[in-house]
Amino acid sequence: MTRILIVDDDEPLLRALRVNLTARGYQVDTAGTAKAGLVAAGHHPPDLAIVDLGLPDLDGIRVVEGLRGWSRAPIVVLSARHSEPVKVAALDAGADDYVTKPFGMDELLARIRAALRRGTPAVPDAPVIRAGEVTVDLAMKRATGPDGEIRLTPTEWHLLEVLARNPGRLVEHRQLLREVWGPQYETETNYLRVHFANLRRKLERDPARPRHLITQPGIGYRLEL
Amino acid sequence: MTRILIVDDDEPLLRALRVNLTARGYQVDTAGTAKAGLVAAGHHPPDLAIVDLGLPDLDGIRVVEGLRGWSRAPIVVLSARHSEPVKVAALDAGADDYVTKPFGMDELLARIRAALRRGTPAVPDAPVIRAGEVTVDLAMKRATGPDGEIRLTPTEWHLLEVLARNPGRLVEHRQLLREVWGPQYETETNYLRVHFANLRRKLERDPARPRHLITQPGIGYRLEL
DNA sequence: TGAGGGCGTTAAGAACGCATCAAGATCCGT
DNA sequence: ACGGATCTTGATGCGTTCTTAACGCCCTCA
Repeated sequence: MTRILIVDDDEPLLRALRVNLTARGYQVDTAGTAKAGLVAAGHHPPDLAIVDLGLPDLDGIRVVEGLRGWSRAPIVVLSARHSEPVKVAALDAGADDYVTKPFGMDELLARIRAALRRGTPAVPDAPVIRAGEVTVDLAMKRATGPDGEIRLTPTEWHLLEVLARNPGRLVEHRQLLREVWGPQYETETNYLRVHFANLRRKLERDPARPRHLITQPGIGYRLEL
Repeated sequence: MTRILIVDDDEPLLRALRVNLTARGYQVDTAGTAKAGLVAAGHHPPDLAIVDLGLPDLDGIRVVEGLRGWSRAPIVVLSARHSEPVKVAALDAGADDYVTKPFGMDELLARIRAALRRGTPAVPDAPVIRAGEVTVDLAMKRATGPDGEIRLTPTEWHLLEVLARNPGRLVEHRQLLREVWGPQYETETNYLRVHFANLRRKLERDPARPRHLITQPGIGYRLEL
């Protein structure tokens, strides 16, 4: 689910945004001050941030800068001021859009859609992932191991697919379970152990000492390239 | 050189834009009608397009759609109309930004910079925090110390992650404990001491004299960049 | 100078996570 | 309905990680 963080101290607006965004399927976090916003972002990294420039404690531009220090999520700035230097400063600090109050909800939603649309690179990645002697062809739904093409069961393929879509990246237990089995199975880490054992037997040269299907104990698994 | 295509029939504005943009090192193409704009774009694919909605022959949204059919270059829409449905339509058609006339040249230039910045995948995706010989890759969930990649336990990674999301900033004991262990552990500063000792052993060259995992006595810890 | 608090370090047992195996249960095409 | 493949579930052994407690150090303050 797409996670949106709103940093604003305007209570009525906050409520309106929350209602509209949650109704459209976004998960919404809110913060009333700049500091609380940065803490919240650290706590739950957002996929998009909406930042009001007029905050009680710090200038909203500080929030933009703080987020840009580690996150590339799009940032939409809200402000009651038309002042051009302020707009320029906010955009150059790393904001992606600047909306002047008052604005219509539909416009803001459209701008959020536009920002998220270009945020996700639409999976332009190569359809075939190579990891040493292991290859995964996402388009063809085929995989090869050290001894050529491999026959995978549906669950095994699904698992491998999720890993291949995040090449080299660590994928947490929860994400794997949610994507393959569904949200209600998020605790069944046993499934992962069993099926990863089978996967390793099929496409690792030495299943006991895996080189590509790596376990990160307590966190998740990763397809090492 | 960055190539910008302007599709607008407002002659004075066109001249002003051309002067300002060329002065800043952009290569500028112009077209006075929608059809001419699409032809010009096909001739010299732009890195960014500025499209006025009020064109003599076709609605500017047609230009946006036409460009989006084959190009992913950012598109900034200009319009004299504040009408919200029009804004929504333009953004959903694939525009990246919407600027209402009259606007200041500095603002438009800032919005162009912002659009180009995210348009170029200059950094594909690297929320990587560098702190000297220590690096933390939040997306990959990987960390490296002076001797290359490091294996971290779940708790150690969680701690390091919180610090990395607040680069250079001081993070209080309470926040760390709440984030990693939960609100009811806010007083267990012992946990912090033990796990920070382990972290330092793994990624400080001289664990006894830490250079990056800094203690702020009585307050918290900080990831020194 | 002595007491106290915060910090770093260490060590040991408890708790947890992982790999593996094997036995049902379930799903599928024939 | 049958047989094979696949998935679920439980149990075991092993290694790792977390918790907890104890000790010594340094700094501050009385």
